[in-house]
Amino acid sequence: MLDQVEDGVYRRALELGGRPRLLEVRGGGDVEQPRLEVRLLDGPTGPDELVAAAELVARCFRIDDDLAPLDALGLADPAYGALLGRVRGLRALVMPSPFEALVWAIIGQQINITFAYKLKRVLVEQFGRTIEHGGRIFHLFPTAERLAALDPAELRPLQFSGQKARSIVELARLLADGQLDLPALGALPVAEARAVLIGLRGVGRWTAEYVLMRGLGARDELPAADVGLQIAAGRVYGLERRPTEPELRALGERWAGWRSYYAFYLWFSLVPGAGAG
DNA sequence: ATCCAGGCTCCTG
DNA sequence: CAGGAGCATGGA
Repeated sequence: MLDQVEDGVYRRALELGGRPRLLEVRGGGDVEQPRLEVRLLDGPTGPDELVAAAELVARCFRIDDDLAPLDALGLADPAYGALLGRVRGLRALVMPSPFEALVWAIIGQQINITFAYKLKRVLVEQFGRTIEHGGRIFHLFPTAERLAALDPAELRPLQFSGQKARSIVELARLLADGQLDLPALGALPVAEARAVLIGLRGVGRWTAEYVLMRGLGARDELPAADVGLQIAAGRVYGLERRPTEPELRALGERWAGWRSYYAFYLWFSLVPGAGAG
């Protein structure tokens, strides 16, 4: 599989310095002073690779975010603050590549999450490179080049809708051809990056917001059209019905500056066993 | 069968 | 710019 968490240890295969590597991250320290230990499991590690791995992990785990302001915000929003108390110290995780976030968002459009995971697994297992370690196979997420080489029709038997298949292949081609530089969007003002994303076929407001927060590390995105977020917010705030998109945006207003965390924790509250109630 | 799911595009007012 | 029709696909 793609991401593996076992006994609190996170492992994942990904491309580092142009080569497939198997990364391991262990948590340490405490909420006030978190510490992450990073290792590459599949062979010797040069200093450059170690630096690259550390930078990647720092970005994905947002270790530079100082979460202290969240506590104060939580006091001003008691219902949400209760959720915040259960997840204190958790960081709004960023995916290793914005391309993966983009494809994952498109997969997730208008289908239930269980089926979305199924589609992603199929994509990864069919088209991702693999690394073997410790008798196990680890898959990398497919590269844009690999997906660009597909005919959208090849995805149809894998249960992708025609529209998803077309969007994914088209976008992969834009990346592979160098017409779209997703990482570079991270350096633009968020409003500009959002405009670029929405201009892509198959990418609407929800997908753009998702990619900004989960792929590019934007800290203030709230994909308020998300049904899951609306359901979670309805529960957290004890509402009769789930909030509409504008209502959820209004709820998120006071979390300005931290709305990606706001969203991430709401999603997290839906995970079985995460104390969602 | 019916409704829904981590929406999008395109077309109207 | 806001709102809505139509669309696509499998799961419960």
